Amino acid sequence: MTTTHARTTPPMISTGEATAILPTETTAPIKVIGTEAIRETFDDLCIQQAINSRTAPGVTDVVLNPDAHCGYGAPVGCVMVSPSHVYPGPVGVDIKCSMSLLQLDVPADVIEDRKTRRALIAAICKRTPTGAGKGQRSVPNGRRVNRTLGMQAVIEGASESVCEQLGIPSNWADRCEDSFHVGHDDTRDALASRLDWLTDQRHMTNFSDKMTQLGSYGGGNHFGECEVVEIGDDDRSKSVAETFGLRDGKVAFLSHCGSRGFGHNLASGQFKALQEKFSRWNIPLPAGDRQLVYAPLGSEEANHYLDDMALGANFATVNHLLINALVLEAFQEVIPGTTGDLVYFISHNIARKEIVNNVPSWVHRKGATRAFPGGHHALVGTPFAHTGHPILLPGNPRDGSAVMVADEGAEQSCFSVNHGAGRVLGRKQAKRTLDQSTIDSELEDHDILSNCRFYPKDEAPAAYKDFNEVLASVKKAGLASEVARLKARFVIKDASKADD
DNA sequence: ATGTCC
Repeated sequence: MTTTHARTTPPMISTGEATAILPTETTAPIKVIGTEAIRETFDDLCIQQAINSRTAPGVTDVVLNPDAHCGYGAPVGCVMVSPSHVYPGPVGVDIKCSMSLLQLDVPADVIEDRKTRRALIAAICKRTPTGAGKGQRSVPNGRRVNRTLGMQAVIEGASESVCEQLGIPSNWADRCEDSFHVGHDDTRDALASRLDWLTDQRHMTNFSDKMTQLGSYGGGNHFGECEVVEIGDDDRSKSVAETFGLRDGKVAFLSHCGSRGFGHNLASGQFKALQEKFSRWNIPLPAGDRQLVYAPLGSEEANHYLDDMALGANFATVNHLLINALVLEAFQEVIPGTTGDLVYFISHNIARKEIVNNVPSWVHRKGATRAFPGGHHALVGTPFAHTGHPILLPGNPRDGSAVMVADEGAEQSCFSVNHGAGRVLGRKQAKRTLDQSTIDSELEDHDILSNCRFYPKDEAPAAYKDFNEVLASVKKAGLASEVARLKARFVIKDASKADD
């Protein structure tokens, strides 16, 4: 269901970060994707952030997705389009936070045994650590990611050389939304010189060491999850699933992570630098919100941001592919002879250069997933030219996650859908109100194992919106169709703060 | 999201 949101009597809000009085007439409506039940989940600050984003300089389109909630400047769960400006805040602190899905040839009954699943959890955790500050442990072929290889990875992304050195199958690069990112001038040289400068500037902050965190999950909402694939009964789902490489009734592995401390350092450095310049040069902040600082394309500031975003994006890309290679290796250790292939790797925190309404623009997806349907010009030459690419949407362990494919209607949302269920309880609120034993026994009832002794309360299914209602919003709006559901069998998350 | 303020 789509509606347009155009407030005539906007609220005044104070967030501590921003105080904004909105103009009484917004310049153009914000497209809102959501059923009535979903629209009730948007709180005032979330709507306010969407309006702030819409009225910010150079912005031509804003879409609010059903999973939207408060973010940094712009809501998490929105799309913001500009042909003339880049906005670091609405890309976010975790540059190129993404989803990836690895399809294995293991039938579901092979992992029915809890001991096998426990062994898989141990084998995966041994290779791909979770938690803040935790770096990579080991890589295939016994090679470690040293600083030199880390630098090559963030400059080149998933190049043939980087993949070869890390034991990443070379054909996986074809299964990426973008397997590498280049600098503001479309060259790698720009990234190399920017990295030199950053390394020199930030040598006191262990900046270079963060590159060795390739192959790790981190914390928060990041996770690895073992799934059983359930392909939809209809002919289209079966046919699209075949193109995607999905295998009904077999095991798959879904991962959610981003650019770790490396991307965080780049993003927060940009926020700080731009906020200082706005202040020094007395430039008005969009809606008075310093989280919405921007840089006009062509400026030195925009060039630096685009270079930093590309470096962070390359980290996230190699990070995901390495994790998938390590997970495959773990499966092979526990279940000898296992084979697997990447289904897709797709981001939900990135700005991409795309054509919107015939205008080349930067499409900022902040907690939003690209959704190009079959026949889209940008998919020509990819395995998904005729079907549209896989859309990977994490839901929750109880209700499952989803693989979708875009429909023609996706054009109305700037070729974007949601990025998951979306938070409905804040972390503090979830920790205060949810009951630990209820969360753990619910997972136990579904026979879902975890590396956590106690599942983090602020990550419990109840802390998120109703995933089926979120998906219904996307389907009813004609944006995308469900191809398969992924049912969790075990979850790997950062357990270090679970008992807060 | 993040060695959760270098």
